[in-house]
Amino acid sequence: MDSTKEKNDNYKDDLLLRMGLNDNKAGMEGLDKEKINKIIMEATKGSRFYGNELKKEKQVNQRIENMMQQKAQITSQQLRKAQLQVDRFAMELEQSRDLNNTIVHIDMDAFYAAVEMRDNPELKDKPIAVGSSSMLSTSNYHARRFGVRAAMPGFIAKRLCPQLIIVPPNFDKYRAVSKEVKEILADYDPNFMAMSLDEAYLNITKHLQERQNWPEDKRKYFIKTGHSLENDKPRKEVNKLSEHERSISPLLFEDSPPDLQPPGNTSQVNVEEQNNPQILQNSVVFGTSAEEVVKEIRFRIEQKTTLTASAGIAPNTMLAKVCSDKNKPNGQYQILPKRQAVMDFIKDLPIRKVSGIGKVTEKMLKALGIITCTELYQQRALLSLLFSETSWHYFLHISMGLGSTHLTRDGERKSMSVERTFSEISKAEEQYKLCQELCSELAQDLQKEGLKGRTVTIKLKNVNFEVKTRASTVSSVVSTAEEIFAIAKELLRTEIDADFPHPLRLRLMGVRLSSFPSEEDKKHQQRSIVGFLQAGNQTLSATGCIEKTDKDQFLKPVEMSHKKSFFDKKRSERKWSHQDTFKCGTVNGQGVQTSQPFQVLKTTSANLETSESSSNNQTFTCPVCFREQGSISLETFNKHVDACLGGPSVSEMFSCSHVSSTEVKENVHRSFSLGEKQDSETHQENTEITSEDCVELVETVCNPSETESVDALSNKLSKEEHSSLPSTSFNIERCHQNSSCTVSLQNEDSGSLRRQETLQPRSYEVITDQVLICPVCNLEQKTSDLTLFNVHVDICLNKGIIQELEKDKVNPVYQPKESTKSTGNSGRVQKTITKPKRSGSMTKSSTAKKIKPNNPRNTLDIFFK
DNA sequence: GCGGATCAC
DNA sequence: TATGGTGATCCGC
Repeated sequence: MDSTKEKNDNYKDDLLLRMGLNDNKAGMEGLDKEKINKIIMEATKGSRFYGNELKKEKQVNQRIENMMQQKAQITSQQLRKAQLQVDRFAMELEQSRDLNNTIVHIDMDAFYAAVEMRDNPELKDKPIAVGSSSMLSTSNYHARRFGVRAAMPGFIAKRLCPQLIIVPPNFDKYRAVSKEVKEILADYDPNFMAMSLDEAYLNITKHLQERQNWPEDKRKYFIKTGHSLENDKPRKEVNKLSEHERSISPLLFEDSPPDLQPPGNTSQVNVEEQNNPQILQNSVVFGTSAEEVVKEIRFRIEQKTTLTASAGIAPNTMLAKVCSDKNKPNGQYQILPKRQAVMDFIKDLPIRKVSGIGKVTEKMLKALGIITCTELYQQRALLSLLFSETSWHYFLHISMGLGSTHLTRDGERKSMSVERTFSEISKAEEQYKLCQELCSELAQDLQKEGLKGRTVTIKLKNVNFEVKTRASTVSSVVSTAEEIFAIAKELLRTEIDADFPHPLRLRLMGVRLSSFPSEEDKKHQQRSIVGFLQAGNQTLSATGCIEKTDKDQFLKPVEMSHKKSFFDKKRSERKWSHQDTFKCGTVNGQGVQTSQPFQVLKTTSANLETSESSSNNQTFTCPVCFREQGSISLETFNKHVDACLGGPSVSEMFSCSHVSSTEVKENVHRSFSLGEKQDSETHQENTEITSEDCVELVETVCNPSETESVDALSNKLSKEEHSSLPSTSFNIERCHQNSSCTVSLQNEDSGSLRRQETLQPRSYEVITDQVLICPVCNLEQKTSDLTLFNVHVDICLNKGIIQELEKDKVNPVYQPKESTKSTGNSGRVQKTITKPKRSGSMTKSSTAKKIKPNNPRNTLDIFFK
């Protein structure tokens, strides 16, 4: 369907931001923009929703104000320097511009509404929308004349257009139609990328090559007559196809402006390639150009589904997406794969049209005088000083008409969530019950995909539309409703307690699970299990650890090849930082990834700088039977473990535990700080500069000496990047079962940071005759599920720690019940314990001191390959 | 790792 | 009467 984005704008932006970009030409039947806004405003003013919108708007305005202040402090010298750096980068980008791919973006027109109209002729001439009285998914073009858009609540739509028919959504049907469309798309690119039920990207480069040699027969399609095999209902419209191919699909867009699809001229470009499909008596032959291919695709979609699609053809995804919007509905547009064609297209393109530039970004950039891509390019130096590296790189790409030139397969899922809106719920019991239901739903969904994760997040929205999320990460993966609820419940409890005696007045609750083990993690785990069972001989290096003589050092990200995109780098860095934390578990003697528990003990104790007793006669707890082995030699202990291997209750051994260093910072984005002193330049005035100044600077050319300073700058930058990944070493001084564990975090930058925490080994499992007793609260646990039990202990422990912290005590959290056998497997360190935030109320809003750089969202991935 | 924001669909 | 659900990413802590 048409981009929700645009529809959102016309509704909300006009309402709140007065952008004045609504190009809605009022038809005789529809409403003009003023009337639409008036009605919307009347319906919305005074509502809690509107109040929250105003609040958010204020926050955005504050961000803009901060940004403008920061801009005012920029010296022309700084700007010049930035200009050099940015232009250097721009030059590299220009050199790597790739026009060799043909990317197509297919977008079904008003998809849900179109399906409903197709299947119910009664709706054909009427304004309709799909959704409910609270929210619309899409509307047909007829309804749009009245200002009825997607993401608009139905009750407001009804005020705009009282005749509006709101059809409840029928997703199964949409999925079925979507499948039909996708079958067609697969013929042109088996690896096409579906973005939703109604949108997809294709890379038809290969198809085009092959197609050049195709005989006419292979490009020939017979036109369906009214009595189709696939559709029961006769469609006289289809017959028109034989009269003129381009007049197809009046069904949906009987009301679309006639000039949108001038017969015989769907495309404004590459006229030289135009050879209209030859229309034979009952068939049509398509040519071999990209444009013809896309016509063929759209023709086949319409023949098969009686629905129309719009399409964009361009050398990259970003442009293709914009193109598909250009001749909507039921049209297509191509940007020829020539640099000049791209630049001409980009020139006056409003940045808001680009996927990833949303309402807020648009407003921030507008404050800098940037509306079109040309202006975005002209201000590139300024942007590099005001925004994060991620952001200004993204902006630069857009302003140069660059984007992803190939489609990547969907990566692994990162989270799964369930959330629900309801009429106010204020009673705690009801809230817990709801939470439990959500957890059950989530668990079911998780099970379908066989997912387990370590982070549970709850989301709460109060009746004033203020949203907050609270998360907790546990040491081993969870997946069942009970496990998730055990964690979610505590998060919810904290929030309820925080507002006591006032109830939480909720209108939405959600539960999300994330931190799924990556494929790599799973492999490690696999290996560990195999190694464990086979008593293999893997070394620590298998997990990526380098053994050093003095202290354990972690691998840093290797130098990334220049060819890798910025985002590849970021991804790699993230992976690495993840591995860092992952490795901590190993180094800390948890040994879950390594082959043999006894070997791990040996290795770690050798690496540890144990200040006290030698490792020869320590008290060990067998990781298999969990029994304390008293003060014996390592050799004896290992023999015991050998003997025990094959016994039960080892499953818990394989879960991943880790200690994360809060000291590890990931991203250094800014190329250099604004306050930084500039060295090389001489006698530069420090005057405030304006946008106009920037424009003038655009054309400055690097002289050799300046280039040198840029080099120095980039060197510095790369150093900064490295220092942003400090090697943090963990030095465990003492780590016995059943006792407190002193972890010393040493950071090269910050010197030595010492933290004393009471960490409990995991796999608590206090078993007395099949009854599990929590070592923290000492209460018998009803469950016999070990994971669930451990979740309970995690939570119990967390609570205990929090309470202790609040009381400012340093004592260990719990003393194990004397009667119970000791717990613990080989002193595994539990999760990092963090104190949950307790914000007083939801109305709290943090005032950003620094400019919050814009964050271009997830489509960056698509954008940059 | 957490929480707030932004964005897409 | 009344303004959604899911997933992802970024940024500053």
